Amino acid sequence: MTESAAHRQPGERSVVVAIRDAIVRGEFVPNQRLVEADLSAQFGASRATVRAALIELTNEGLVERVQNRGARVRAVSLEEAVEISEVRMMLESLCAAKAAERISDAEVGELLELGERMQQAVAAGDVVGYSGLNQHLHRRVREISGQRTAAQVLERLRGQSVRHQFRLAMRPGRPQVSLPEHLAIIEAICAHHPAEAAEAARIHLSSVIEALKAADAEVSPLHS
Amino acid sequence: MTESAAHRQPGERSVVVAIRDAIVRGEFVPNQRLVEADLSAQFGASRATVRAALIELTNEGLVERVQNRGARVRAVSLEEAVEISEVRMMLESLCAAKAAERISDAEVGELLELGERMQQAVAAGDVVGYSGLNQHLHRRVREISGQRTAAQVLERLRGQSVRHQFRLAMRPGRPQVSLPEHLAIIEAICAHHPAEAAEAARIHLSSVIEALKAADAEVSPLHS
DNA sequence: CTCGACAAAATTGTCAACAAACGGAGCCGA
DNA sequence: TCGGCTCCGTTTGTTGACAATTTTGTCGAG
Repeated sequence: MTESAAHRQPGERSVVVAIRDAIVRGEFVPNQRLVEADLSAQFGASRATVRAALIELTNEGLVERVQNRGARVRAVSLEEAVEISEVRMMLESLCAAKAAERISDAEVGELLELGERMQQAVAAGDVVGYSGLNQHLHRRVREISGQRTAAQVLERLRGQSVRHQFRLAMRPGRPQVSLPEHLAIIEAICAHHPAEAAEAARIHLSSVIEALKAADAEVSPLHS
Repeated sequence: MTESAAHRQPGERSVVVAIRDAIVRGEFVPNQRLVEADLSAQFGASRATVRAALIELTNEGLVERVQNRGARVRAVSLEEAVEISEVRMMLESLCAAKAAERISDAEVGELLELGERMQQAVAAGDVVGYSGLNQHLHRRVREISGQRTAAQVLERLRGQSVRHQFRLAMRPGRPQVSLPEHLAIIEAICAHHPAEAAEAARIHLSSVIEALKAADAEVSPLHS
């Protein structure tokens, strides 16, 4: 019954981002029921607006809706998280290659500085800061690639797997593993080497997939 | 003013498929305005239902919606069609590889028979029949791969580029080019060779991209 | 004749209320 | 005690009407 954010001017479209944020930030946990009337009260919007938002979020893969039974926060299984990472592996390698072809000198400087900051964050043990830079890097690479279709798909998938991503970032030693992979991607892109950039992205996502499986095995050592 | 399909009991979800079919079948042409009240009358559903359908189709990339300005059929440019094909190149190669790993003996027979039928269709000059078998093959490969995330993304992208796909299939000589590429994919998958299957899919989609550009260059030789 | 402002029409966004469907509690009978 | 049934509360699906916004059409001034 947290009435924390109940005083806003809903307007229209902000309800979507509000609910999406609540899900991504973990305020709404997986499998939690999303009753239209409740959300309507929480966000001060009409039920029709909430309904429209839920439909939109359903197509984004964040909520699940079944006929006459309401909506709930979709829980992505480990298997799905791996699938998502496999798709990301293909598309991020595509974007990395394209980015290596199209990157400008100014953007080269930007990416190199980003790499510096990531190194500093890891050295300082700033896990959440590194996680943020991580996302920033991936997003920037997508933008530089100019492949808007791939970027759109990747953005959608990121929303779905953010919970697993977060759990991964919290694993001790994980930053030390992923940092050199990220630096390799940056280096290849900045050097205008598409093939190497794609390969670096592939390696990175392969590492993510392995870490996902390992993290799950640790949480549930014997799943029966 | 075609009141062709006005006698139905849509009720709820069928409105989405009705509008989607109308768009992909070409009944609604690109950039055509989609007024909620009109659709409401055409399909015998309430405006709220139509509205929900439009929101859903927006996330599928079939319609474009802007604040207080209504919805219209999204027109995918050549550039976007190429982008979509690039994404498909990555994801279909992933699915092809996975399918090569997981395919069962029964499915091997199914795919081989599909290949036979495609050869017959091309030999008989049955363009539309070949086009249908074409889509069937791609869909079946996605299903066999078991990669539901990639399959979902591919299905969405197919809806967006169906118009360009169709234009391509109509180009004289195109079936003769794509047939061996499809047969190569089938062969590699049935032989349980993931790497070769992925490569065959890549080659095929590269060919599609080239054909797209060529078709556009022919339609608008000098675009100014 | 063109440009700007104003008014009217059309269209979307929002809201509240009604009807239908699902889930569960409680009851009845075996 | 257990199985099935009915009734009731809750939640969604749908409808209609109202408000806000954009677009279009018109008129007058320069």
